[in-house]
Amino acid sequence: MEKFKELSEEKQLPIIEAALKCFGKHGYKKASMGDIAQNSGVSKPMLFHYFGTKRDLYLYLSEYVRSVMIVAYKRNEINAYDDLFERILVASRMKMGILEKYPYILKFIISMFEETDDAVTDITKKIMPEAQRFSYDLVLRKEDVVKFKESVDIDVVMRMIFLMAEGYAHEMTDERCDLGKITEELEKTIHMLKSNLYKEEYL
Amino acid sequence: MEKFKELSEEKQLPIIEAALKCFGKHGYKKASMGDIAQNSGVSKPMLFHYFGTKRDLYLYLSEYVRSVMIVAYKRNEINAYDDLFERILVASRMKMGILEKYPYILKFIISMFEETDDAVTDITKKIMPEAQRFSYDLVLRKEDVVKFKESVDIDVVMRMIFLMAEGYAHEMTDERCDLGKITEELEKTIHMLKSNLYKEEYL
DNA sequence: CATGCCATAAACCGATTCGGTCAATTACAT
DNA sequence: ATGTAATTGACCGAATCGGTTTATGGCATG
Repeated sequence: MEKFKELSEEKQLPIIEAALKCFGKHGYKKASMGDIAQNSGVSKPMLFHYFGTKRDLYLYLSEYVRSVMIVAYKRNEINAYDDLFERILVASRMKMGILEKYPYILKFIISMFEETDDAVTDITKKIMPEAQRFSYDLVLRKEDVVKFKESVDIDVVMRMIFLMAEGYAHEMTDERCDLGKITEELEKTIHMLKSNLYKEEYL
Repeated sequence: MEKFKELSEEKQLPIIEAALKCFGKHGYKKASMGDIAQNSGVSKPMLFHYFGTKRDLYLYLSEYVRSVMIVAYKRNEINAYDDLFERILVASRMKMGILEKYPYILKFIISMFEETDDAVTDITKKIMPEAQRFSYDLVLRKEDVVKFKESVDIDVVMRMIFLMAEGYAHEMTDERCDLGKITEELEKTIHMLKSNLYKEEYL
């Protein structure tokens, strides 16, 4: 791995992206080092030169995405916002920012949850708790509850928001998606929900 | 294929399900006939005895899911309902019914959209237009528009509903999901949206 | 220009897996 | 007992796998 870390970022990124893409798409076993090499523009021997084994590359990736997530969370301080919908917006924007740089990171993270290959279960199990936060980062608080209209079933709303987040997440794993358009849509949607479900005095 | 069609349904279904699962999960190229055989409880030579080649099996599956969809649509007459949310509910219930019998059919259909292997592009291209309907079946009509509150941006609502449908669809591709629970949730959600976004006189 | 060094990749390795076949066995109807 | 169809273990050559060997070319140093 040391050999790889000495590379410039513009040399590292294509390799990381290709690896995230292949592992994310096919899972550990069916992703091949040859595919990753070809997609990243380096030769297969170079991949092994940098990472040693396939497993070591997977391990490196898992630690890499972990650190990316941790850095993003530290910078955004999502918990500092005291309104539910604001937290949702900040978290969403944060994810968009990450996806602009690493389009395949989400697909890779999701694939780690579904990974069953014995050769890497120790790796996936270790980062799962932290990866969870990448999806569930906006717990409902007491002070949010009172803001909703009495007639609104808040559990249903939360579930709906979570589902939409998953829907967006799934769309964002598509390489052809327009992140700017998705961001704009999402902001409109959140605003619409807030203005229709909150009591008037909290708008 | 004739050999396979002579089998009883209880002998056919495990094979169809295993094939839908494998192709849906791994795509055409990385799905192997050995895996499919093992998952379906028959031997590999039997698979080739029934279907001839891997491609023929894939072709058979594509036609099979097509006919399943067509039959379901004919029976449900979704377009006969004149309220948007009613159409959504009927379409959702229809999908649930199909998924109870074919848990992997949705994942397979989605995978056909993402299929890139040259060996089967002719097959996927052919059924794509019809498969589209499986997702987009509830166009907004003029008579729906007037029912919403003036303040509601209907495009945003439609987009939200579609996203949620995708979120549910993604959840339903998970073999561990509880279809009954999802159905119940979905009905609650639709009801909540309707009662908060429609004008009072249309409730 | 000679030399040593290091990044790079073509070609290759044995092992495994692939799609597909065949010979032999089983189950069963007559 | 016998013929027939269903079924499969064992096998095929080809492809692909993770990983390595070896040869190449650039490049700094003298």
